[in-house]
Amino acid sequence: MAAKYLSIAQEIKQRILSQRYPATEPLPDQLALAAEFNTSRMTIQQAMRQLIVEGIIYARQGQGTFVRKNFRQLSQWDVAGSDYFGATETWRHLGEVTSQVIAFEVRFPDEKEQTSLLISADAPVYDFIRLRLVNGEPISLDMTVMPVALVPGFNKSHLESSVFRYVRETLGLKMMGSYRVVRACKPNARDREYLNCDETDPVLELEQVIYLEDGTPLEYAHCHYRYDHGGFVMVNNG
Amino acid sequence: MAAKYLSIAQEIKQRILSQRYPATEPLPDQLALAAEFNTSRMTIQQAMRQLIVEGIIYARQGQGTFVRKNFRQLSQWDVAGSDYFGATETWRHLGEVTSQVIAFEVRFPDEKEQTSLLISADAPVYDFIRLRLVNGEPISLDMTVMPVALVPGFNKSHLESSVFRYVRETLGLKMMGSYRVVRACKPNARDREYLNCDETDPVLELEQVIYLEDGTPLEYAHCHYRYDHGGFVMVNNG
DNA sequence: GAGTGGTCTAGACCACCAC
DNA sequence: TGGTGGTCTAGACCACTCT
Repeated sequence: MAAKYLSIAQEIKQRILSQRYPATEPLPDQLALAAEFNTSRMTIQQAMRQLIVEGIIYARQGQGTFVRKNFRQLSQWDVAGSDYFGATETWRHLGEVTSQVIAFEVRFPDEKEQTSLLISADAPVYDFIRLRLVNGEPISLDMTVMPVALVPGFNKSHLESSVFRYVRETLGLKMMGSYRVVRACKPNARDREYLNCDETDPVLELEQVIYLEDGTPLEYAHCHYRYDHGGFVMVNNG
Repeated sequence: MAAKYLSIAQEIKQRILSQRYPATEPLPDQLALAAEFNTSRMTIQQAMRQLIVEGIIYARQGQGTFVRKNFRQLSQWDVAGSDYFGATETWRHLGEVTSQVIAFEVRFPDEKEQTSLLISADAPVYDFIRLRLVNGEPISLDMTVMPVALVPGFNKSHLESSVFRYVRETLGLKMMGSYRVVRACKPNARDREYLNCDETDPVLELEQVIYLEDGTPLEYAHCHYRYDHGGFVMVNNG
C-alpha cells in the first residue's frame, strides 16, 4: 500500500485539477484537512510538501496554502522529469521514432572520459553512436560511452531497442540522477553528414553523465540536436 | 534564529566536506545523530531530507545513509540555483562584470508576450535590451519585457544597477519560479553587432518567464549568449 | 487576538536489507 | 534477527499575517 501522505497528496491534487479547490481562495487549513482525512497534522504537511515540490501549490506562513495560478504543463523535452532519455518516450507524440546505429566499438577511455566516469585508463568502455529520427527526419545524434564492467552481456542488439530498459530490467540497476550541460556549437563533419546540417546551422549540444543510485557514473554522452527542433525546458519552483 | 534542522543539515554538510564523514562508509544512523544533536529523530530526518534534495547524500531503507560519491560543485551558469539571473552574481568570479543599456522603451505587447505574461493587449510593457560584458568582452544580450503595472516607479536607472534588487527590495515582491527554454539559434543582426558574432557563430538562446510567488508572470525575456562562453548546467537527483 | 503554516517532541510500528 | 530508514501520531510552541 502506498504511504498515506502520498494518497492524500494525490487526492488533493485531483481536487485542484477538478476545480473543487478553486485557485481563487486558499485550501482548507491543515487542521481541517487532518480532521477530514482522519490523520495528524504532520502527515498533512508531508502531503503538502509533496505538492509544493511538484509546483502545484505554495504555502505562506500566517496566510494559508494556495494553488499556483499558473502551473504549466510540461512539454517537449522535459528535463525536470526522470525519463533519462529513453528519447523514444519523449518524442513519440511527434510521430514515428526510429533509431539507427552508426557505430559500436570497444576501446579504452580518454582522459575526459576517465574523470567523467570515474574509471581508470585501462577499464574498457563501449562507444556507440546512434542517430534518432522522427518520421524519417534526423533529430539527434548521440555519442555514448559506457564502462564495459557495468553492463555485462551488453551487445549491439540492445542499442536497437532501449539501452535503459536493458540496464534497468535485465541488470536491475536503477538510474538516479544526471549531470548535464547544454550549449550551442558549430556542426562537425558527422553532424553535417547525419543530421543533414548546413555549415551555418548551429547544433544544440547536451553533454551528460547519468549515474546510478549510489553515484556510480553509468554513461557519459554527447547528444547533438538539430537547432530547428525545439529546446530544453527547465522549470524551477522557488 | 535558523531552524534547528537547518543548522544540523549545515553541520553535517560541513562534516562531509571536511571528510569527517568519509564517502566510503554510511553516515551515523538517525538515532545516533538524534542523540548527538540532542533532538528527535524526526528533526534529524528533516535535516537529512534537506541534504538529499541538495544532492549531497542518499538514503536506502535497511542499509543506511550515504554520501554521494560524485556530487559535483556546480559552476558556470547554475540553473538549479535560485539567483534568477542577477547575472552579475553568476559571473563575478570570472572578472569585472559590466552592463550596458542598449534600449529602453514602453509599448504594447504582441500576442506571444500577452500569453506569456498573462496580460491583455492594452496593458503596456517595458521593453529593454541590455548587453553584459565580462572584462569588457560581450557575453550576453538580454531582451526583456515587463508589465508596467507590476513595477511602479521603474525607470532607466534601475537597469544600470539591478532590476531584481529593485523589484525585491523596493517593491517587496518575491520571485518564486521560472520557466525556461534553452535552444541554439543563428545570430540575428543585433547579436552580430553587440555580441560581435560571426555569421557562422551559433547563439545559445534562453527564453524565460520569471514569476512571482503567486504565479503572476513578472518578466518575459530572451537572452542570447555567445556560444564560446560555456553552457547551462542542469543537475537532476532522482 | 485569532488563525495560519513552520517546527519540534518522544514515542510507535512498519518495510527493507544484511547477516 | 537486528538494525536501518520510512512513516505516523497527538500533541506542543513559535513566527507570521490579517483585522
